Amino acid sequence: MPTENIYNPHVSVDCVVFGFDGEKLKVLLIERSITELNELYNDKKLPGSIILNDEDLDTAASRVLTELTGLKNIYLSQFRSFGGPDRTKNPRDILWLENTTQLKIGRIVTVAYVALIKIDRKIQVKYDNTQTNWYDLNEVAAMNLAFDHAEIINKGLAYVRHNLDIEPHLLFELLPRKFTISQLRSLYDTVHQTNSDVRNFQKKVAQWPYVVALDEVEEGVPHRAARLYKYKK
Amino acid sequence: MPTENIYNPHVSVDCVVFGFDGEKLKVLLIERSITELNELYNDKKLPGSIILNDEDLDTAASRVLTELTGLKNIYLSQFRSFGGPDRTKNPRDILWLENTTQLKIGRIVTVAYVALIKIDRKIQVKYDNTQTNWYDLNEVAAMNLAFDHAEIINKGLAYVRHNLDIEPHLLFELLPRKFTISQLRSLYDTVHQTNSDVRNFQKKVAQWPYVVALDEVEEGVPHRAARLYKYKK
DNA sequence: AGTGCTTATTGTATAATGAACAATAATTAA
DNA sequence: TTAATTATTGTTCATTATACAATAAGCACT
Repeated sequence: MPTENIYNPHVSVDCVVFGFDGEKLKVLLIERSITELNELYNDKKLPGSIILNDEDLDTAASRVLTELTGLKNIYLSQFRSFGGPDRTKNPRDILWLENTTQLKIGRIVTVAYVALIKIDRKIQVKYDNTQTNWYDLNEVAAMNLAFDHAEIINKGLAYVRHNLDIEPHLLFELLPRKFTISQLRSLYDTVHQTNSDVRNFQKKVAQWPYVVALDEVEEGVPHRAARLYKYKK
Repeated sequence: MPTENIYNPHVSVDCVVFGFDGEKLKVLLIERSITELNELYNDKKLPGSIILNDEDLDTAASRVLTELTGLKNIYLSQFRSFGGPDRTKNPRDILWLENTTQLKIGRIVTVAYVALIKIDRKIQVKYDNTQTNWYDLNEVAAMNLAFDHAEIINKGLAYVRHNLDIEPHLLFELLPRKFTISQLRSLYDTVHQTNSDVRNFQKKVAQWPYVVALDEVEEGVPHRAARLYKYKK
């Protein structure tokens, strides 16, 4: 596993991975188990890693995501670094770090990224037999997370809200390849924290040239089926 | 000066300090002199510093600014980190780092901040007898800057443009306490890269409750004097 | 005092955009 | 056939953005 020569134990990357289940935004967390004073603790953390010595920050974030999910070409954007000297002061966190890295750890500055993925893509958990799961954001607010990961998630959420606001193209990173206008509106309203009028929303979308109608409708619904659309270019 | 115990030589902060001279955005750079093979080189760099071991990132950025300008309560916002393994590969940069810090330097990840200051505030150059000066952004494009500071300035400029766009309050960080609508419009247009209509701009500003007219006009101009305004709240 | 130069100040008409609002169509299940 | 559910579509009104130029004020010079 890690050695001093390969890893830089002063800087890490963490990814706040968002998905959308049709109703709510969800975030991907991984299980963490720590044996402390013969007691087993379980909590959750963000996917992340200290960086390799010869690795760019963006590359490190991509690596973490690929290792975790098996996916490539994911939307990934650096949004903030966290470096308070207290963020690696919790004894449980120190214990876990030194166990998993086999390195002596002092302070770590972490560079945080936001990732957006289509929640219907199947995630291969192939790394380190870590358990990864989607969680509702309000569940997360009540959880005990490692390090300052709760704060990182909040800042990441604010960043994503703001960015999806000014760049509608990013919405489609969170939708399946074929989607209905209802799904799009639901996502839009979730992100913007609004409640759009159905007719006005249709008009808005009609002016987005990158949303194109398909000759298909959704299947398996117990009522009139909605037309499917795709994102183009 | 710096010792291994006080400084963390793996992480630094750099500040892109913007000012507005009435026509153009300017950026604050400090002189750097390096003696290399008995030749004296001069170039410029951003104000920055490696962080202290017990110092938060935001605190480090404030410290750098205060040391450099003598000013406190400056608008300061982290916008991005830069950590490519090549950014500390230039021999001249390594030489300078090791001379000024007395530390063995490997890779440094830098956390970049943007600062906005009123260009009419007098800057006390009191630190390390470094020479600091304002430079036009197009001058800067043609300069040879230390490390990846040219890239950092470009990214910082994009960030500032974007943020002044959505948060008009920040404009007033760059204007003198008393300003004319012309000055405000000139800044606005510089930032937005537009050319606003004079009448429409007056109407827009009239709807900003935080721009209040004073009972004064500007002085010393060889034509009709414009009314002065201030930013409130 | 008067003229010319320079910049400041102000309004109106039109176009574009955003917001409010409900009836009908399609499909499934009973 | 009927009931239940969701999909689809237009019009009116209010708000906001854009285009456009004539007059006022102050200074410098003669």
